[in-house]
Amino acid sequence: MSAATKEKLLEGALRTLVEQGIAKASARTIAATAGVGQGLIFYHFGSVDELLAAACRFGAEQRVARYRERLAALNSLTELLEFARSMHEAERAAGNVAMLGQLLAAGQSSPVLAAATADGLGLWIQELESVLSRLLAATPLDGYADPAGLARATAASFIGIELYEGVDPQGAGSALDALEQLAGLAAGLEGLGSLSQRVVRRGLRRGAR
Amino acid sequence: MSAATKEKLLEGALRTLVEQGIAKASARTIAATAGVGQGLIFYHFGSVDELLAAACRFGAEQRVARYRERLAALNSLTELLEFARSMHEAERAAGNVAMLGQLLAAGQSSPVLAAATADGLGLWIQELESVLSRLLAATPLDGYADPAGLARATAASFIGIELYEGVDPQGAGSALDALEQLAGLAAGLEGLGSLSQRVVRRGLRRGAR
DNA sequence: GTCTATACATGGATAGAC
DNA sequence: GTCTATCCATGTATAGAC
Repeated sequence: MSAATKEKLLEGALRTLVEQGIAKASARTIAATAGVGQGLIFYHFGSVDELLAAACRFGAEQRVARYRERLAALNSLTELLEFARSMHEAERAAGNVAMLGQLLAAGQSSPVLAAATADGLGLWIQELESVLSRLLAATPLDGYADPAGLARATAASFIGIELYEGVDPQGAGSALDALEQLAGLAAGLEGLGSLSQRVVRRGLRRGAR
Repeated sequence: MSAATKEKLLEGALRTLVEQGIAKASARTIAATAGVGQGLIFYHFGSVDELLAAACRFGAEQRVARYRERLAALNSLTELLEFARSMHEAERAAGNVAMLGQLLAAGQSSPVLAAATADGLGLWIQELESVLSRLLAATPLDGYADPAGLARATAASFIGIELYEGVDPQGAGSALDALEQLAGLAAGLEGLGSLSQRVVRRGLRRGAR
């Protein structure tokens, strides 16, 4: 049956990307992982790139859906930071972040993969952006920080650090620690009194140019 | 002559990586770019991966050397920020950041490339770390922010954003803008009076856990 | 020691079988 | 409509020529 084969291929593509990387994600390897004939990729998806693109969108939607309601229920940057830590750890373990990194790199020279990766990343960014714009409003950063830009910077940075982890686990650990400290700084602003907040705002205006 | 061929191959590998990405960086393609026979890669470097590894170290050293003295001459975070902007723009245009991204992704499943990329990135990180630890000392972040971790986070984040730019130029632009605002915040702290600095320090201690 | 011609492996894609 | 057997391009690696 067609639908079953298509899904086997999507799962096979995801598993191959996560376990062996884009370099090994050939039609033959993916088909073997999926347990189907190699030619089926071209029948069902047209090309390897298009299968990978479909798998990217499929996988990202699957993963983001896991967190959507819980993100909407958060009430402070501190809570977000706490939640983000466990979320990142879970996605890292699932190999999802590294997979996006692989596709992102491949997307540099494949328009099909570029569009798919932008879409997949976009799902994460959308969630981040909406929770950030809701929560930043309660801090002195309101009106100063741009939630859309921050969401994109955060998503891209995590992917960069995750890729970095693959070549220097210890260095990546210290990078994540440093960012957590920085995020904790912003979260700490929530707890300041109104006088201190005013001082901070003045500092921000001066820092801006 | 041997040395000339080796250098042609190193340059050819760099050009291929920058212009066509890791996916096209095969022995045939690189050799064609370098204008030499394909088999020479294996004679001089043993394998394609080892050539790419050598090229990565070669290229990173070349690029970092350009900035070493100028970074050492900087005297404030504001100056650093200004300089970093032009430096990043120049490297971006040269394709160097994207190349590191390509190698970083490939390094996930190739120990040889992983080691080389870690080394290449390490050169940038080393420069960043030394200038950051020197300049952060003059701000309220002194003792709070970890220069080693920040340098690694910065380098990895820029690579992530650069890869992101390949699939969503506009989104990457807003991400960079947001980070510049954030960096400007830290730079602004330099100009605060001692009372305000004390308030900020108190906030930081509260934000830390 | 340096390089080229050639062998062998893997990958993408499709014509045609069911 | 679904799938398999087969073709051709591209890739790695080396035996042997110079």
